[in-house]
Amino acid sequence: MSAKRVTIKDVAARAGVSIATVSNVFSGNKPVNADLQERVQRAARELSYQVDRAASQLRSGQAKVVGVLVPDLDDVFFTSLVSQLEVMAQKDGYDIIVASSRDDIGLEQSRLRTLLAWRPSGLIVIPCSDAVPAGLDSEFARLPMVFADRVPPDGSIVDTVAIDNCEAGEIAARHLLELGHRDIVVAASNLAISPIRERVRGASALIRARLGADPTVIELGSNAERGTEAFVHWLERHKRPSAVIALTNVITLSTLSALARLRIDIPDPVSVVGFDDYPWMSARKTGLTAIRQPIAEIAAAAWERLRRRMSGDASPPLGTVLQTSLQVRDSVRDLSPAAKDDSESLSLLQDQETKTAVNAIH
Amino acid sequence: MSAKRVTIKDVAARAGVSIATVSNVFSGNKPVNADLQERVQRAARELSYQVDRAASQLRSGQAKVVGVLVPDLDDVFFTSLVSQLEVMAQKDGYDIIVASSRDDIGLEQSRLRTLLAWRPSGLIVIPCSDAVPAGLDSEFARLPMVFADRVPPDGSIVDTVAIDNCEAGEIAARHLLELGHRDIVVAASNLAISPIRERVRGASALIRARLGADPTVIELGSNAERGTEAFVHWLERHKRPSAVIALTNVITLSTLSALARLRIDIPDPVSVVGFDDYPWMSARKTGLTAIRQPIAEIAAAAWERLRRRMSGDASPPLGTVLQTSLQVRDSVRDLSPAAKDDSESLSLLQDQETKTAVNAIH
DNA sequence: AACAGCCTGTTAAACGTTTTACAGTAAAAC
DNA sequence: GTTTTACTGTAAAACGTTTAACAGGCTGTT
Repeated sequence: MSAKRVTIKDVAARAGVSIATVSNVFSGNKPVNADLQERVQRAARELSYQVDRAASQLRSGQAKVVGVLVPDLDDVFFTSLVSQLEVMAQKDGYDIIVASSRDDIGLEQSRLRTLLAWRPSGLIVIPCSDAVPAGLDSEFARLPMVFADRVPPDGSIVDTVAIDNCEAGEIAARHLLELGHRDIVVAASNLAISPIRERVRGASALIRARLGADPTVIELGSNAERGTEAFVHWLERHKRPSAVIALTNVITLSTLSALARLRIDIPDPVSVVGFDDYPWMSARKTGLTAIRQPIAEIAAAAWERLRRRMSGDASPPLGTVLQTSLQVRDSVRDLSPAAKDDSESLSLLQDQETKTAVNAIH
Repeated sequence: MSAKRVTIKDVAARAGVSIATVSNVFSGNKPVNADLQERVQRAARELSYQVDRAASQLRSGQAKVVGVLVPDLDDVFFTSLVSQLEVMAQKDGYDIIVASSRDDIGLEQSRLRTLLAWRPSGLIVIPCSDAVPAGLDSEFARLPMVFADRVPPDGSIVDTVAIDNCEAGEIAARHLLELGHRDIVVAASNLAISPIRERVRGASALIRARLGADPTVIELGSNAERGTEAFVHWLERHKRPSAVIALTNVITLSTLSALARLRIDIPDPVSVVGFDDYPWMSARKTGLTAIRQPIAEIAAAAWERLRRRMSGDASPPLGTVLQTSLQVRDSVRDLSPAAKDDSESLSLLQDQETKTAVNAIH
């Protein structure tokens, strides 16, 4: 009847050992005899005992929790990351606490404070700006921590994991240039975010080198709906570009929505290179050509770094940089002289052979 | 130098009060004088004190954590839910810890155990089967808990929040029937999941009533890629239906991918009614007509129920049922005699006026 | 004037672990 | 045969809070 908690004491009593022994059986901090171990395990099972994390953590200072702070839990990119991290954390016996900063510096700081209150054994942070969140600097020394995705362009005093953003922009631009595109718009989310700036830089540098002029860069924000409005608005009062590079999965969505709203077809008259690779991108008549981020590897690298740090590695901070790749589908029109003759039939027929052939290249 | 933790004692000493007073200032459990309060706050700020959740929880038994267990962190539906819950939890001062059962009963049980080890003040569970996860039954009495989305069809002994799945299926079927469709395929994820069975039941019942025969029901699983393969395979060896009802956002993806792969256009020759409403569904030339689940309301209702329970409400369990609605876009072809004459132009032109008019009806 | 009741603050005892220091025993070394 | 050494297990002291019990100073009632 009484909802009395079953504690380590009850188990010890039932198994006829001291509580320290029970503790040792569960924490594995000290070896204990096989048969005693068995007796304790059985007693625990019979009472359906569960160690209390709060007590355990209070005494040991060790938490077996890692905090994960992301800018937006509605963005698939971040939730995919969280999903992968959850798997790996679970495998290593950690639980994760997620918090979203909703791209707000103030909120970021407050969420960070609550994460720290858990005394986690580690932190994985995707900052919402270039600035290292205040209040974290004092923790660098003691708390294992890795910054992912949005990392400062120059060296950092913590471990970082990110893709080569500059190259990503370059890859997109190169693809378009090679297919003969001249009038390219780069659609960014927010230029205050350094990886976005890098992607722009990569694309711009290549375009400037080849064409002698910078591409138009527009900023659409991090919200799909508002981005759509913004881009519709932009399209209505500017000359129609021949191609758009979308630098984010959300921006890709905004771009496509705006084009759909205005009944502008893809890839003719407007080609699109998207960002990230999600199932919806190929669930369409005109599959989307996009820059693919290796999400699983990003997550794995981040976790691996953190794991190392949590088990005492004190080597100097490491900046891991991963490569992106181009996933070619059908959203970019070939304007090059060689393809001139069948450019029209291509855009109408979506020739299957061509498609699979191009896919194979990747 | 020393990384000594600053505790409640340090704050008390600096403010010249007892530790109990400091505790009261932070927990708000007992009123304390305004000026004293101010003094304590300042001292805490100066030392950058943070209450230790482990200690606090150990003593009070209260955790200010709620565990959230979902079947799949790669499914937008669930992550949207988590996202909303995180906002509301944060507002009420709770942290959430997420765990994914990856649609595996065994894993579900083990994840549940680790959630329980936190002694959370509440649990929000989206079970991966109809069966109430074992080990949870003993907790019903003491632990506030709400089941969401996947709830047993009959009454439950815990609070539940779900949509009217049967009606959802019915709405989709009615829409297709009214537009003259006769040859309808219902694409389900997994018939072992009761809400899915309900959706099928709703659609089937109506179709049988109107047409005298049950629709074909196919099962594509919960993974987008494998579902695509399965549906391609199916389409290749069956007569092409005039419409498909996809009963899940993932199934919607599979359906569209398969159709795209086979170069079958939407809505002519095959119409599609999807499930859920996400940005990518309107980011296409042919916007997707879909059954919209009120995700925000589901999350809000679940949180509200849990909040009530956590503050002591002991009334009998409540089953909240929310309504779905039809978001009409352009993925269903009008085959009714009235629309006969312009059915062709519609499918080619995607007349903007028609589209917005229909949207307004919703 | 005395006493009950209310505020506000303090002291000290929990909460359920982990861990340090120690004790006892058996095996190994002298 | 005594002393080390190694190995297991135990007793008891933390860990940083919350909270029950209490104490003293007011106010207001008798």
